[in-house]
Order: sequence, then C-alpha cells, then structure tokens
Amino acid sequence: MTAPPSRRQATPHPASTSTRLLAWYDDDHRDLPWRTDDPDPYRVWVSEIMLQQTRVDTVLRYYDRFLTAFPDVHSLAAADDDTLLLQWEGLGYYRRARNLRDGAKAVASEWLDVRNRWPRTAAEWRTLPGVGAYTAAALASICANEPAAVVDGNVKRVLARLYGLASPINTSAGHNVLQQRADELIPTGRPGDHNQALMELGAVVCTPRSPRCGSCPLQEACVAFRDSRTAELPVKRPKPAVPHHHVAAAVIRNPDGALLIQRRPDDGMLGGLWELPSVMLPEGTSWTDHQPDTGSGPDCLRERVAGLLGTDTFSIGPAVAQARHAYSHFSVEVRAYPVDASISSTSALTGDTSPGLAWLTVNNRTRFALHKVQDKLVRAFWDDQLRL
DNA sequence: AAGTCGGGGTT
DNA sequence: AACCCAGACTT
Repeated sequence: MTAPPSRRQATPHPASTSTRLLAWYDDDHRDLPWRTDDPDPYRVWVSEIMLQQTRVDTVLRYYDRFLTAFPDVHSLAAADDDTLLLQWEGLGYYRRARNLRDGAKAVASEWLDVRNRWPRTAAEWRTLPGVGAYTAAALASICANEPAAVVDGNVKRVLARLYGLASPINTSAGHNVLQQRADELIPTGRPGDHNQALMELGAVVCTPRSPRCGSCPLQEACVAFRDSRTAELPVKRPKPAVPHHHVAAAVIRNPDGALLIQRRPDDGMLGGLWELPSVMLPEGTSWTDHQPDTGSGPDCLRERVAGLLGTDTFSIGPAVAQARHAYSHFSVEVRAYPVDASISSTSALTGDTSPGLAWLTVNNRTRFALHKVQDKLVRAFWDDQLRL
C-alpha cells in the first residue's frame, strides 16, 4: 500500500518539479538508439517522425533497419517511393515516410548546401513537411537546447493529473491550457532531457490506467494523486463511433499462379501501397446485397475486373479468403473472390505495359509494400492453398 | 473544430 | 472491444 495522500503540498512548483523529474530521468531512463550524448539531427529527426502516434517499442523494430537502408540525409533524399515504403511497411501513417524523404531533400538543398548547417530552432524545423509543433519543439530542445516545451499524448496526461486540469485534452482549448503549463515548466538548463523525461514518465509511470504513483517522482506535487482523481484525469471528449465497411478483392492469377496486385494512388489513405484490385461496397450494404443468384461476387467488383482485363468474358467464384482490420476511424472486412479469366486476357497485364500493376508471388513478396489488411488477406489465401 | 490518416500493445 | 500511443495536415 502507498502512504495516504499528503494534504499539504500539491501545488506544483516549476523549478523543483523539473529538478525531481530530471533526477528520476537520470536514474531510470531507457537506453534508446537515438539517445546519445551528442544528438545527431538526422537520427533524432527520423526517430521523432517514426514516434508520431507510435510507441517506442514499435519504432525499435524499424529504426535500425531504416538507418541501415538510409544512413544519412542524402541517401534518404535520393530514395524512391517503393524503396521508402518497403522500409515503412507496417508502421502506418505512410504519409510520414514521404514527408520525411521530401524533408530530407529540403534539408540537403536548402540547408546543408546553402547555409552549411542543419535547422536549429523550432521555427526552422517547423518549415519541413511532417514537422508540426510537437516535433519542432522536440528537435530544437534535444539537438540545440532550445527551451521549447513538447506537448504530446504522454505530456497531456501527466500535466492534466499534475495540475488537476479538467478541460478535455483532445480539444484545442484544452491543448492550449496544457501547452501553457508545459511552457512554464520547461527549464533553460536541459530542455531536451526535461521534455523526454516528461514523456517517459507518461509512458512508464503515469500510464492511462493503473498509474504507478508509488514510483512517481512528482507524487508530492500531484493534484490528482492528492485528491485521488488519477482515474478521472485526464478528461477526454468522446469520439464518435466508427463505421464498418466491406471491401471485395479480386484474385486474378497468371499461368504461373502469381496474383495480380495494384498500387494505390499516391494521395489519400495508404497511398503508394500495393493490394489486390479492390472495391469498397456502397455505404450500408453487405455481401448478401451484392451476390446475384449466380454467386458471382459483388457486381461492383465485376466492373472493376472488366475494366482491368478489358473483357467481360470471365466468371467470379465464391469468396476464398477473408480478413478484418480496424483503423482509427472505421473498420473493414475484406473478402477475396477468385476470377476465372482466360490466359490471353491476363497475359496482357505485364508490369512493363501497365505501371501500377504487378504479379505477386511467395518469392517476390518482399519487393512490394502491402498494407496490413491485404497482407492478412494474401497470407490467408496462400495458407489455404498450401493445405490442398 | 472536426475529419483524415495505420497499426499494435494493454487492459 | 475500447483505449491510446514522442501528431500533422486539410477542410
């Protein structure tokens, strides 16, 4: 059991709070590949972009491999979309990867070549694509000791509890209050370590549920702990329920058994990633609404395949594989329908004549970045085939 | 201010 | 199944 909450203190004092925080950080901080005595802007920048809405443990599975593929800003600037997305496959928010590459081009041409230095201030970092208020403050504080306070999900939770703030943290008003508190707290001495300490405290101690208040260096100053309100804070405005969608995918095979895949448009969701030719069923409809008595699959999928093959002489069989996936703003169920097409119609679909189309095999799978639900679907199809 | 943009770990 | 993560960008 922890000691009963103190009735006396609980008004956070900026200087002592940061001092306690840094002392805790010096003892307990995790050893991470981008944390070095002399931070390298490129390495820290890559880490911060990967860490956006992504846990440290997840980033660790990608970080070293990415730096091996793109060891410096020039090699990243020269990366093409496919090479880049292959390194990012599975990490999500794929726009981040292209923003990072485009930012690398800007750094090489507008900073290193012209000014002979990296961006330093938060305002300078902020001009790069994909670098918002949080990331700019993180980079400036870590790489150049600028006292710029970061406000991310961890910091919001820690400060909302520390100060007992009731304004919803996922609103602009709530965010502004938290940014103000964070600005008060940031020290001039070690702003980068202070920022990282606050975030690490949120990730390791001041967790969303069951916070480890007994191990918290800020326990004495924490309003939420004093008032036993850690479970009620932070306050969040509830998000609307997410809709469920249905997607039909075509299994089109060439004489070798390879699967026809298509690259998604660069703009929009999952831009630049590969998938079986797929169509989303109209809003509010499900499989049974699109299964004519023949069992020939959704009609909208027929149209897509007809456009792809340039013919109407094919048949679609009952679904042979299925996969589900949950996104932040909707969930989806995908079914794969086999297309029985003639050799002449599929053989016209070579990668050379049709950019954006390719043939996927078990052997060349690692050459294409598939998004997750399609990865699940293709695996399910291949696994099922293997059993026959 | 609200919507779009991924995927996975935790509870 | 719900929640949330070292957020940014568009509308």
